[in-house]
Amino acid sequence: MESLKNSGNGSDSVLAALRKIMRSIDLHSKSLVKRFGLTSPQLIVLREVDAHGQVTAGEIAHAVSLSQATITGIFERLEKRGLITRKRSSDDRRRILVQPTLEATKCLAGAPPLMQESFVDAFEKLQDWEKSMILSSLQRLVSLMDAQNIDAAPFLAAESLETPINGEN
Amino acid sequence: MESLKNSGNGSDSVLAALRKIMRSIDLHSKSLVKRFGLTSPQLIVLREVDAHGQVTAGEIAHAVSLSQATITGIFERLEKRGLITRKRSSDDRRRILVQPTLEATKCLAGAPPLMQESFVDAFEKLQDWEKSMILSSLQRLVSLMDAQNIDAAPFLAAESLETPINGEN
DNA sequence: TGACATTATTTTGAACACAAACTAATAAAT
DNA sequence: ATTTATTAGTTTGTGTTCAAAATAATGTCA
Repeated sequence: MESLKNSGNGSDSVLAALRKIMRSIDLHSKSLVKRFGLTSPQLIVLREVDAHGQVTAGEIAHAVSLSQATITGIFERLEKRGLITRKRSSDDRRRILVQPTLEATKCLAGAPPLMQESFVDAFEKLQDWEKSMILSSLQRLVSLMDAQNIDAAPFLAAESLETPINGEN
Repeated sequence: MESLKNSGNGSDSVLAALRKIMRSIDLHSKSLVKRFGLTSPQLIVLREVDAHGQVTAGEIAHAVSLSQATITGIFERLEKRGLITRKRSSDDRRRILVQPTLEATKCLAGAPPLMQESFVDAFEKLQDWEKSMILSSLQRLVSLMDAQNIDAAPFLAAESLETPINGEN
């Protein structure tokens, strides 16, 4: 009965739920680093590096939806742990090419999942319709939010006939 | 067609979507602090303080699903900006009572929404069924994740008869 | 060639978020 | 009454994340 507290269906409820979810994910990440030595973002980045073999920070940043500055920090820690090597590209000396070490491959082989195993299990056991409902809900949110970041572009042109876009934003 | 990339429906896709969503929310928070002076977490906490009038750090931590240490940091910044005051409780001198200042009420009155206005608008305009689908999907995820955080406790008591808990863990 | 712009990465500074260790005060137990 | 445990809050250390400024290399245009 408590779930009707805040006018129930608003975007505030969405935010509250999302914050709980992300907290849970963050807690798992922090437990990973103890049991396994790497946090989730580190693991995500390392996976991506391993999948591509030889990449630049910018490519990784784009692939995992993080800023370049963030990638730099993660690279630093991965390098310190001997999981990647960095060297300047010779044909464009602005670029830094990153490569996974042998350690990295070994490490990834025994890597735990990025979310609590019990969650993964539980999620996989859901009915197909529920899994797709959840996933499509999330992707709906992604598209609703992406809209503003990209925002300027396509739709607004059409809608602007009705809603004249007040500079602002 | 690209959406089938990663074995498609797994919890990895869920995580990827969630990370994009939270990034978007974080970016908004960072833009808030420039236009308005407070970040989302600060605003969330301040709202909660204002709603309760006189509260302790622990109560707020529980109400907004953050650790006490995090609340301490946020209180510090809110205090520095003159939005709350802290003083020891006289009947239990461990407690620190927090109160919103007059500034705070003024501030909250003109506070922007916690998510991009364009998102809020777009979300409110969705069909009712879609809003509830999204919200209930999120709450489903919350409950699936909560399960593990809670679960540890009750079992151990029973199991400890068989497994004498080796310090470790 | 020299001035300017663009691109790739790093550095800096701020905030958030946690656990673990710590301080201080209260409560319980011997 | 003294020890011990619990509770409330802070401090410390690590990691994530971003924007903005700083480096550095490449490209462009005059």
